[in-house]
Amino acid sequence: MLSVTLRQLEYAVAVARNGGVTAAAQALNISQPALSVALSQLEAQLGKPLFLRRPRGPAVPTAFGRDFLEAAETQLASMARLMAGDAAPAAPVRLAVFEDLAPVILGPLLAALPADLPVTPGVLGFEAMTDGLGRGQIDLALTWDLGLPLSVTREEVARVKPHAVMGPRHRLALRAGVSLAELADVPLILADQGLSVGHMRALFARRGLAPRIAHRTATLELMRSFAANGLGVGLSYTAPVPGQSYDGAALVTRPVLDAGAGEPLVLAVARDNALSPAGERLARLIAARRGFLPKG
Amino acid sequence: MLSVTLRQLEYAVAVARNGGVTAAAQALNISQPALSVALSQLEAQLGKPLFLRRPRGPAVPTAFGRDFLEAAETQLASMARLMAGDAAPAAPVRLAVFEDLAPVILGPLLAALPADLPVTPGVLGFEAMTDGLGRGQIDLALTWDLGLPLSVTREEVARVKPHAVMGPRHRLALRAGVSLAELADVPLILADQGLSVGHMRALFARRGLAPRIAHRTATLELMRSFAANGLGVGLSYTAPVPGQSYDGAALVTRPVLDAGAGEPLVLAVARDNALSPAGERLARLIAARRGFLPKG
DNA sequence: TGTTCGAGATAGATAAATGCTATCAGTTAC
DNA sequence: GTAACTGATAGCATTTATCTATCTCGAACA
Repeated sequence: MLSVTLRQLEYAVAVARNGGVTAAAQALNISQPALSVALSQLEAQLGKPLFLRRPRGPAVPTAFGRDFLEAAETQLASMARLMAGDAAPAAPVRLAVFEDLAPVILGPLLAALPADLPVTPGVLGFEAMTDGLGRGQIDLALTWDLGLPLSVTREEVARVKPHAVMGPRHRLALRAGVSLAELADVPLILADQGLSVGHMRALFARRGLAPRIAHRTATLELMRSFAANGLGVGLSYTAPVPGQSYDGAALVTRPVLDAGAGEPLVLAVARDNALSPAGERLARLIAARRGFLPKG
Repeated sequence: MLSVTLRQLEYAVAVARNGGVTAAAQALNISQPALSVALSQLEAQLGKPLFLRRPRGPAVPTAFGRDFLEAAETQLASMARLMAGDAAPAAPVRLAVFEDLAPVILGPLLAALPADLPVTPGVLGFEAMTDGLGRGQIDLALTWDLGLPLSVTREEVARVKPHAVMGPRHRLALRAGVSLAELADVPLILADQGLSVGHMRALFARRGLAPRIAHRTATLELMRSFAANGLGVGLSYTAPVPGQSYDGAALVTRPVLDAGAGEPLVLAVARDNALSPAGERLARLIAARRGFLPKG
């Protein structure tokens, strides 16, 4: 248990700086006795005098005092830095990414981070994510805004459109984009991964459309394989990049153009959590969307 | 002006360590409200919460809190070190050596110092030395104890015998040592450098002897030259090493054997000065007399 | 050699802080 | 729903810091 106070150190340094107790007291806007007593207490705790009190001349630090005062000044400076908020040791920011988004987002995101911004990424399910946010195990979460509790604040970082996935010879593949109305006319393939089937269905229902769900697949990759093989048109928020499915068949993706069909991608923070400087920096970087997020 | 207190930091660190306000209060032997209030004040000053207060579970630091607490702990540790007396920045020890002693002592002394003991040597006259000690401009002084004021403490480091200096064919040169009584019978050569002529005369007077001072020289080297050329026997505390004088004539030195003729060489410190750790170390080294002092 | 002057130390009073007891409020666990 | 526990709040007591007034002690000056 330390018995010294920062005030005592400040006073002692002021005495050295001002060359005397009286002058220092004036500079500090306190009375001379207050400073005299404080200095005496500090010296008593140290067991050695810090200054040679010589009438007339300036108060000269003792040999011990010179070392001590220099160190004290350094201490005070770093203490001031600490209180100013820029604590030197930057613990890694713990960033959670919703598991369905992670394969698309996390790689480019981590690759784009500056070297001096340590991040511990985690890929979590929705429940684990909200739980971790509440428990303070996660600093930032990047996810769809699906039923996040009120105790977390959200900032929309991007709005991601759903994409239709199909073989290159599908008739809708000729178009630059498709509409929900057009999709309602074709057999759809939905994956149980990612945003729920119910979510997709609601998208159509808001426009009075009734989609025909021909297949429900367990994984997104299976959905892409089905679509590539002409079993219907896949629908997905993630994986908008064309190419081919795992079985080698070619695939194209076409954005759904309907206004309001975009799903907001949010950066979530627990409301009563306070981000570290590094955390704030990461949040700003993500909000600035430096190319690692899927294009809306 | 810092408004944070070390106590607040200690409390905050304790909360983190003990996983909660109540547990930390017990560990610190203070009441829970006292700790709660102190923590709130600290958080108010920071403008951000340090902990997520979640009932039941352990108090988890916020992301900001993690960085802050780690830095605070580091700060507290170095503050404790500061108060323990081992301040890191070791200012050079300012060592003054009496000007007549310096040519004999200072070189070997500095050469024998360890590399991590910074010393700023100064060669001063007696008055400048006592003055500097009093003003705190000098930490340690190595000198004869000739009228040092009461305000300096002295520690005898060595007792240096006077030496007779003569040519190798002088009859006293046959002896291993000489006595003051013998010296009283031969023409003496005294230098105005070093201990005063009055001091030498007093040495004889205490034994009821009246020395015959044939020559007084301005410098020690001139005295050695006179002695080498047979003009008398030199008497000196310093330069006991034989060899030859500047003019090339051979010289021998013979110690004065009389008990009580030794002159104490003292290490002086201003009484109200406090040595730095480095200063203490230098003082111990000098007191241990590691070969850089003239043999008694 | 006394006198004056100024810097720091001391004493007593007052204000501010720190801490304690008692109590309240909000959650979790049963 | 209730018990149990954690942290927050309120009011009071104690300690600590600071103030004004005064004292002491050297040094500078005549």
